Amino acid sequence: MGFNQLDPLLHSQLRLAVMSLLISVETADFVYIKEQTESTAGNLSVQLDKLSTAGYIEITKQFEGKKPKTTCKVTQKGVDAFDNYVKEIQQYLKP
Amino acid sequence: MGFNQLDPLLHSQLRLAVMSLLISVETADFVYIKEQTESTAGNLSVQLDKLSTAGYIEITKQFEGKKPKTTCKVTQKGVDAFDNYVKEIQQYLKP
DNA sequence: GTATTTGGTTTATAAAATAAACTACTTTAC
DNA sequence: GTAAAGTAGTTTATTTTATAAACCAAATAC
Repeated sequence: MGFNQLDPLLHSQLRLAVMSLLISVETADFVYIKEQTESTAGNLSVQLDKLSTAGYIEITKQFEGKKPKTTCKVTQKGVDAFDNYVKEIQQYLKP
Repeated sequence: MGFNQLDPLLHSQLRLAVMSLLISVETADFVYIKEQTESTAGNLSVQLDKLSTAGYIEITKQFEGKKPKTTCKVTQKGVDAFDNYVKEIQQYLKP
């Protein structure tokens, strides 16, 4: 047994939800992620930044007509980290 | 879909490890838990207190000969909370 | 005796998460 | 046209958590 270290970047409710969502939909914009995760804009902005800094997601900012549009996409590194996190936490869940 | 709230008391690496361990072994003392979870005594002391305050575990302090011995045992409430946590987080893991 | 180890607790510090406030526009209502 | 409200976020401040460091009391080793 022995509990291995859970990736602290993923062991956060909102960031995990974002990753889970992005893995299932490939790309999603800020507003959609905010709705699906029921988060506040401020919190989401901060957490997306962290995921982006870690290289787990890629953020693109463009203008859709006259409105800004922030689109997020999970990277291969993000997918790998997520897969690994799932394996790690499974150890905790079924002892 | 929709991500439901993860019990914040369990969504903590050390507290989750403690609960996972206690569920598998029924009762365990401080030193054993500390070894198995590879935690520091200070951190463990604090987290056991939180689990106890929440009613997820029961802590008994006796003397074993001349040394103090802190024994922990999971409660039914703790088992239920853990089961619920597992269900909740599974939603995040397989999207 | 004093130095170290055991079994912890308490307090202080660092890191996270969350909330509140703010920016920079755009749209709608008057 | 301009004031009010809405959209799409970011930045800063506050609260909560986690972790580390310091401490305490008793026992054992030297």
